[in-house]
Amino acid sequence: MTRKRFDEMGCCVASALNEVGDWWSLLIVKQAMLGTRRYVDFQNSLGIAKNILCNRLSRLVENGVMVRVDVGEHGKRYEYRLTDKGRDLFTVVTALRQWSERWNGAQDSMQLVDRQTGEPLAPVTVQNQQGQPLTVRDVRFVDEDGKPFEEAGRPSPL
Amino acid sequence: MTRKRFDEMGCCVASALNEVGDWWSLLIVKQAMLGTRRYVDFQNSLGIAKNILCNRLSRLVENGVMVRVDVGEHGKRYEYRLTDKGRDLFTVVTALRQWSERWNGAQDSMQLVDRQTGEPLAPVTVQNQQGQPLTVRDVRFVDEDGKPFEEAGRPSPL
DNA sequence: CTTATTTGGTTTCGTTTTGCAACCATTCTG
DNA sequence: CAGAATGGTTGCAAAACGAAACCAAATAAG
Repeated sequence: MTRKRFDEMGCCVASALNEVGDWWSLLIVKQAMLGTRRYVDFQNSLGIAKNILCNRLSRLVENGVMVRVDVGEHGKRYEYRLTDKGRDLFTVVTALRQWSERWNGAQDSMQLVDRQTGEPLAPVTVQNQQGQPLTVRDVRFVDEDGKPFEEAGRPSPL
Repeated sequence: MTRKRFDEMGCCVASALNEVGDWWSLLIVKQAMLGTRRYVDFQNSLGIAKNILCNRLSRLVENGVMVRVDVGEHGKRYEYRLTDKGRDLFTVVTALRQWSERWNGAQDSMQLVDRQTGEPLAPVTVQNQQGQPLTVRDVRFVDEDGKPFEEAGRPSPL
């Protein structure tokens, strides 16, 4: 009775969640985006148990989201840094942050601004090739053949 | 020894994860975006245990992400539908899907296209007010006062 | 140089969560 | 009416989690 395997569901959302879908991983990534690199700093800023932190950092490294780099003279002093793959989660984290701000109110003492202009960011949206924003009702799920996807004979009205 | 409370961390990413951050919730939302509405259909399409599904649906309803609506003649036949708040997670789910496709390869039999044109979607990006894409290096985290945020005296070089 | 502290872990143990299967009460279907 | 489907709940075993203790190497303090 292991935990359900998400990587074998043939759904890329599921396999993404398999890598960063537990309670802590995305928070660690978010913290890393704030500049945190050291084991102890993650522990203090997140208030996570040490064994869990170890486990999560290992898994993030395994999955290529972070790297562990030696920074001590004779080893035994490390930093955990985001890889390109990890930095690419910026979109996900930002979308999640904005969603929470929109629906739960901004309980956050922190804000994200454009480094150049100092202006707040635009809301993250899904767009078509022309740059027009799309909602979930504006899209269709299709097979690789282009045939519309039918979930259990349901015409997906939402 | 309850699970760590994410809603009291003063971070909106944390409180978002508190609502939809466990292994199953986002997958249920994603499935709902495909058109699934019924308890049994969620169960069959996701292969989730019934008690877990019950628990997750209840929590999603509690948090205003989904609603349970009566569709039977005399009750006892329900549908779970996304609310506006739930549909607004489309950005997050799509960003996650695209991230997984980019870095793990498309192991998915399904594709998202613009309902109007049939074209695939543009990659979800974080943008500034002018619509220019921003990476995590192009932004700054600031206090409500506008002062740059310093994590444990670290100048956030990434 | 010697001691204390920091860092990055691992181990132990009790609690919580998860997954599976069995069970149950309505409600549709044949 | 009989049988299946729907939407649950309960009980149990396995796994994951959280807190604290413990540990070894590296660094900092005196």
